[in-house]
Amino acid sequence: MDKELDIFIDFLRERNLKLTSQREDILKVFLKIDKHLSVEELYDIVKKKNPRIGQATVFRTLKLLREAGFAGEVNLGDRCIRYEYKYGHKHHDHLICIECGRCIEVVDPKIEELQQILCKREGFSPQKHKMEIFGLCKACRKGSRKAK
Amino acid sequence: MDKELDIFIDFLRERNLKLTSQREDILKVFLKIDKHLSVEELYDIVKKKNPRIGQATVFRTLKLLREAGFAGEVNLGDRCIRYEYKYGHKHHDHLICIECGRCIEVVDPKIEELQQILCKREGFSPQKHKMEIFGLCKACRKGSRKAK
DNA sequence: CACCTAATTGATTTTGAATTTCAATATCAA
DNA sequence: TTGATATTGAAATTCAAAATCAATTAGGTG
Repeated sequence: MDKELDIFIDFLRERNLKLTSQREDILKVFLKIDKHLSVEELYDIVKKKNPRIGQATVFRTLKLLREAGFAGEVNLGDRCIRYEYKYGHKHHDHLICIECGRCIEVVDPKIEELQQILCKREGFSPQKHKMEIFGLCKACRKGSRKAK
Repeated sequence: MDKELDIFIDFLRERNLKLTSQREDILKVFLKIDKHLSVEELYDIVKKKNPRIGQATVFRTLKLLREAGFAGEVNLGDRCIRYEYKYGHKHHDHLICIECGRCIEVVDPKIEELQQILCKREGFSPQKHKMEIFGLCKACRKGSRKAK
């Protein structure tokens, strides 16, 4: 979407950064894919669109996208940092299947509210939070029952 | 404590693993320290007690302690895996100060309950979860106010 | 106790993601 | 167009995590 691109351009200008074709390409791919991607996975996809882009640029641009509020870090239990598209998406938490890796996005307003209260009680000023529940998804529960 | 050691010995025997002085030393230090330690930090401490122990052994033993239910992984936002002592400790979540790194352990039974309900709604069978709230602790809030 | 086998150790190496370096290149305001 | 400055990408570096392997050790068995 051009709206996102405009926002990104504004963000860059505010910081005296430049819009390059690489940054534009990476942003577009990142927006379109809308999955939890590692730097390398995103790099592999971006490469198809523009083979001259280097890994370092993807890495650095992803960092920019994070700072611009487009990308958020996710930890899916594998040993690498993953990024998800954030802008325009509401905050959500993750249910992660330890069997098949599937990731269900959820929100519970009551939990969010209780978190605020919890923080207030501790004199803590929250900025962001992560909640990840690991377990078996519906499909894998059935699968493992069969295995027994 | 000897109770923990006994449990560890049982765990080892069940798996046809052997109790070694290294494993015993590492367990004891880990139990005593009771902080969120990285492999390397634990190694540095263990080395003082027994300088002949190698990093690899600490790494491997920590993995065992995790499997035995003594240690749990924690992610404090720095880029390494930390372990905390779990056995006999109740489950808890973390408020992590992004300014001073302090880590407050908290539990909210209502949140825990809502998590269960949330999972049930999704047909998800939870095994463990992590909730981490990042922000400013009481002390750092005051500090940053002064800074302005 | 001595033997024997399988597990363990630790120095070292390897891996792999995250990050930095730096000379060449591109952007964009004037 | 120009020039100061930001950016790029190949390559190098960093660093924790994990694997390798010959030497050592635990602990069951006779």
